[in-house]
Amino acid sequence: MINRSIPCYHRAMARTTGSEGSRTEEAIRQAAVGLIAARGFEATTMRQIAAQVGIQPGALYRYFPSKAALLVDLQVGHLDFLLGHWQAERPATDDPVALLRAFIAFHIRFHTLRRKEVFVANMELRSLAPADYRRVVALRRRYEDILSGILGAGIRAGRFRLPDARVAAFAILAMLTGVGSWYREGGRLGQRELIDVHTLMVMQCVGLQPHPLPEETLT
Amino acid sequence: MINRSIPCYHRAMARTTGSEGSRTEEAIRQAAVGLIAARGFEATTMRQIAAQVGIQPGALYRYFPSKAALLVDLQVGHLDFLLGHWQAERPATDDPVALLRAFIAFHIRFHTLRRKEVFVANMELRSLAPADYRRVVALRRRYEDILSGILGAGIRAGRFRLPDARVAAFAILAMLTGVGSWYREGGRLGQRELIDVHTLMVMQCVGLQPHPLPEETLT
Amino acid sequence: MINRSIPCYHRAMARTTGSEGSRTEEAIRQAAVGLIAARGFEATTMRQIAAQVGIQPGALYRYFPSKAALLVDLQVGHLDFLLGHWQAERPATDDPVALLRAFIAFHIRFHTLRRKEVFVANMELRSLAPADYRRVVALRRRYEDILSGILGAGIRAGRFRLPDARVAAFAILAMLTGVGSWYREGGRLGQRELIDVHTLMVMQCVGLQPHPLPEETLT
Amino acid sequence: MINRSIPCYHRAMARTTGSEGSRTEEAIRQAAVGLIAARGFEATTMRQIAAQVGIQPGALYRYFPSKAALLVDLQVGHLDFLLGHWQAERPATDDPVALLRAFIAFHIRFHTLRRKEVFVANMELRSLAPADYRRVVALRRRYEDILSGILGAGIRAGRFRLPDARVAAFAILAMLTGVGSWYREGGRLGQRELIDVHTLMVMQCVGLQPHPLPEETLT
DNA sequence: TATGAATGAGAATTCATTCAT
DNA sequence: CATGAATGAATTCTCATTCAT
Repeated sequence: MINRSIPCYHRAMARTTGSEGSRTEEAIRQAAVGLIAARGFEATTMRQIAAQVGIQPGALYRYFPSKAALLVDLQVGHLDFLLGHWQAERPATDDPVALLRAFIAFHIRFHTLRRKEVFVANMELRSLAPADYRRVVALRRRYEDILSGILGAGIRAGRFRLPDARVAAFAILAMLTGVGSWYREGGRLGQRELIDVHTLMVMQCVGLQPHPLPEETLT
Repeated sequence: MINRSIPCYHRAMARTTGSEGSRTEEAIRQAAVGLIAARGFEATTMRQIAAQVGIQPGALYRYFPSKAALLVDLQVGHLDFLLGHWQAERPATDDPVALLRAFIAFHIRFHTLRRKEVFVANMELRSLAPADYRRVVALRRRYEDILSGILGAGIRAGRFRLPDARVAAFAILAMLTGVGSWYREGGRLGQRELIDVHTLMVMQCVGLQPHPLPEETLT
Repeated sequence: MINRSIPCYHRAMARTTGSEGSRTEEAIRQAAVGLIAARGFEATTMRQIAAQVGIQPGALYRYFPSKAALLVDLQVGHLDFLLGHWQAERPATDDPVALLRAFIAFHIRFHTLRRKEVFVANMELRSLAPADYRRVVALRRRYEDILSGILGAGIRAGRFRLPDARVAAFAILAMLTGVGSWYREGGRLGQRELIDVHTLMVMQCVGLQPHPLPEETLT
Repeated sequence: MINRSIPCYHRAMARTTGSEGSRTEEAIRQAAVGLIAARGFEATTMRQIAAQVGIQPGALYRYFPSKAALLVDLQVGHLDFLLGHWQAERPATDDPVALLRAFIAFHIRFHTLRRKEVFVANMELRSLAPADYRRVVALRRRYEDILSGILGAGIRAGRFRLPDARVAAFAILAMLTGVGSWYREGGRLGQRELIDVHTLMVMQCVGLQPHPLPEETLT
């Protein structure tokens, strides 16, 4: 069906080699993610997407075999994007504190930059057919595992004081992801401040002092 | 237009005195909240709701003038319920720590007990017409203000170490509300454990030690 | 889905007991059979059927869950009709010659009276989904078996001179059914003449003399 | 409009001399006849035909100006083929019995060999535009006239006992053509047996004894 | 109070066809 | 000679809603 397993940031490079009409494909994705984030998947019509792109509704089907496939493409694309970038950007360290700090900044950065994609990937899981649901949830799980891995390592290393790495990962992800739902570009707080504030809160949350205590005191 | 201004917990009392056919009204609400939570508002049809209740679609319009009004009823009803119960149950103290502890327990209790209502009230804001949106958001704001009030008082009292009460309120609400999205009755953790785990995490998050340090050390 | 297993000729009687709107159901069948016979199933649109009935296209779906189900209804209905009437009208004899004579008259009578139904039942098998196809073909098979049963009995009784009852049944059915494709009411030949001509041809075809010879000469 | 007036059996000769790309034209015909026979004309799409040929849908329009023209081409081509071959192969005799025997063999041979073409030419008349319909029906009529001519001659010569040559021609054509609808290559009966069985049945049908009686007895 | 029939607008999707390249 | 992108109209089907009974 859709031969995109290559996340968007690769596609960007490939676009030059692609023929003229793959610009349309990307325009469709952009239009779709904007509309779906604003109105919801069910409330968004193929007509609206086509109108935004400036083509006829039927032309969408040259690029995506169905509305459902378009949604899957957006969700998988976003998660691939997230996972790929984290792989590329994560610091080359094993220190849980440094990793957690990097993860917080990474997550907030992408969840404010790509707010619409995040919204679609988080809110429209129930619009997926079972097979697609499993596929997307598996990718989400991999992302969650990054954080719970960090937290677990920190707990075992005695750096974090948390009773359950998995629950804590959910809680922190929910907290950080929530930012995207009220953050507006040019609002009271800039991205830098957001990251700082949330880094402080998460660091406290995991039981780490801003000026880390000697480890023995935590045990 | 919508013939309900009485929140659910009042309705519960009224139901005993209520006449024969208003049992149908409550059944509609139950069916609607279940279906909308599972499939989303746009994806839920009046026919499905009617079928679940065991009546014909047309009969729904005896109780709710439109599908949109039914949604508003559910959301307003839920928020009235939350606000009303907090008013009734909040501890009669000014101590921010005690209040926060109570709020955490209250929030998680209601967000696991009434998962479907919460889901509908949180996810379907965008399905509301502008006027209804404002009405519902105003109620949500009042609930958020409870938490940010507690946090602000705690900050001013030097009990919490947080740079921004409002952002912290959003963050903590997001964290606590997230529980409802993965909690399953009879899962690994019971409601009691959930509350304990999240109380610990939130308490750490706001900069309070589990065994609170003397206040002067926090300044 | 469609609760009609009762063939049309029963339905006619039942219509009085049915509610008002079952007149619509029958009108839809009539309109559909006429249009499908004239243009083919694929070339007939639900719009056209609805227009002929005088309702909106959507209203068709109160009576038939899909266009495909409507086709199945027509085909099964027709075959039930044929089989039911043959059961009711077949002469109470074992004589193959008398039975064949009755069958010819019966078949031509119904295939000129109900030309459109026959057309639909014969030409639109390929428009059926596999399960429906099997169901309809099984009914057709039962009708074919009536004729091949008669022919087989006649062959065994030494009255018919035919090398293969099954092939002969197909051949004779094709011959008799063909009448419906060119017969026009009020044409050169009336129904009576048609029956006479085809009775003669079939009787010759099965190897029977118009004035039957003593059986021993046939052996 | 349609750039083919040369029937297939001429085309076959021309194909050797024909240029490179007209192989594509024949491939289109083959693909089309297969698909249309299987699914019906309306249910067959230009995309399916193109896919089967291995070209893009737009390329079909280099060869056939429209879907309708493609159908006409197939039907006219088939009937030209039939008529041409009968002209070429018919025995050089005036004896109605010999001619009928030859016709039966000829018809069954071509209706089993070219089953798909026959199907398309017989079933898709109603998909034709009026002008094309008349053209195709005129050709069919010429083929029918061959048989009714033979039968009429046989009746006048006292060899056949039939009340109406035209009706008999329809009946026999229907019978013989029906073979194609159930015949499967490699089935219980081979082509030879089919011809024998049907020759016997038709001969009886026209009132001729397998071992022809002296003509005077028939008058 | 509820039903059952119907409406009318709009949904996703398909398809023959065109045309610049 | 063929492609790939696009069109525009039509198709099946759905759904909130109305209303006579």
